[in-house]
Amino acid sequence: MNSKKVPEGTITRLFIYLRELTELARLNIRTISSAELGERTNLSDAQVRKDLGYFGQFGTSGSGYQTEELKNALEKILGKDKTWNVAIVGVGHLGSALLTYPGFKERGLNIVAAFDADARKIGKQAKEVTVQSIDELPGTISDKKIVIGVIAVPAKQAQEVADKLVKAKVECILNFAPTALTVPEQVKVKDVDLSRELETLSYFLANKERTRQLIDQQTS
Amino acid sequence: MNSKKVPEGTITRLFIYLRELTELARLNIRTISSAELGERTNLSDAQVRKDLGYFGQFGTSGSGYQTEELKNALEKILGKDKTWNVAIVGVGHLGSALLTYPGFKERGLNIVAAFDADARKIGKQAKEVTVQSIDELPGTISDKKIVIGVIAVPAKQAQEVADKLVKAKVECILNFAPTALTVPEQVKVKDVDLSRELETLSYFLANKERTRQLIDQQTS
DNA sequence: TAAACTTTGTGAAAAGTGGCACAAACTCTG
DNA sequence: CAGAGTTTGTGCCACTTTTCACAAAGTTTA
Repeated sequence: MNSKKVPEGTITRLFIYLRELTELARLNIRTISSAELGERTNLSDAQVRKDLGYFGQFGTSGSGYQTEELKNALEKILGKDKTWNVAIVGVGHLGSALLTYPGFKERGLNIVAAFDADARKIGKQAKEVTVQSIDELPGTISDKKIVIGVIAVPAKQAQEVADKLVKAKVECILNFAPTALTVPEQVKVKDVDLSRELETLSYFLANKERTRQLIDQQTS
Repeated sequence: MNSKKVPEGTITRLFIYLRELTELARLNIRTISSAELGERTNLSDAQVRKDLGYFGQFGTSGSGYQTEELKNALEKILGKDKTWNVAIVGVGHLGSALLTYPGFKERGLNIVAAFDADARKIGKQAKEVTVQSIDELPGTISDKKIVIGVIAVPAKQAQEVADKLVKAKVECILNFAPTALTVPEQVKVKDVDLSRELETLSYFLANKERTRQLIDQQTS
């Protein structure tokens, strides 16, 4: 166990290991080696061991890792035992889709509020929440102990919404707007930008002769 | 111009520069320096120059870059002048949303086919395409010259669909299923996994005391 | 129990990526 | 046209992340 900075890639991969371990546990496979876990996740054995190494020693030389034990350890490390409240800002095309996306709840993220600036949308019932005016954002964030704000508004309004969320003291922002946000450094911003992924594909296709071996498949 | 591997981050940023250059051209601004372009995109001047340096020499010492010229060059590099045909496999919640997402067409990616294994969905009209049986996949991929396959099926079926797409000779796969795909290395896989992003947030919140300074905000 | 085998955990090397800094190239000014 | 000013392109350095490689620890076999 070392206490150095944990790379973001490591966190991403721990979730991948956890998924695989859950499957292995279901199949009643009791132990697994880093080599085998790597094989199943398209990662190297060394990578698996190094990633786990940031958090402790979980394996046994000669036999590998106890599936169930490692799974439990990862769940704890990754905060799978906790839940957080989420607010979605912007109830357009994307915002609506997010409100019905079951993946939030599955990961302990409860959507407990939705906001929109458009008066026609206010009061609408979307799944379990009622769309509120954006003016009510500060009060609701505080009252409902919301720690994650999801930005699903057009790029032009994204910074403004981010400022409101920061002022209301959310701890994380999940940004779906294709724009770079400026926030204080204690607030974690996670950008999700499908258009960026599509653009990368477009580049790859346009340059595939040239880059075929150069740009390699990446995990994220 | 060096012929080394181009970092994926560079590609992402080139699209950002292109967006800015398009705006600058619209405003009739003829030239721009790396410093100014960096300022407008929240990046350093050195970064701008280094990124462009992977593809050639576009600037003039003392005056900077010709807006229009650089814009055209980037469009060519990034394949903005070309279009590709796309098939979506899996017309559930996510697949349907993707079918109506305008971002594909905006980036030169035309969705020309959709497949689903569920007989009840086959024949349904979704925007401009009709949902076909998955058995028709090989023929349609070939007939319609489809080069990108989008996987929007549950994780369990994802590998099977990937195999079909590879066999049908697509060049890229955009994978929305939260699972690692195994494909021949000439096929480019781009994983898009919202759950992974949510999980990272969840980890951040679970460990924020410990990690506050350790994990830094990242651009992607 | 001892030898052969397997597998971990981790320093050390390698690779990848961004920033600095400066010579060279160009522009501007008087 | 010469000197001052501006800006590029890139070698080099610092930092982060991945891979290598191997001693140490455990397991299996006979």
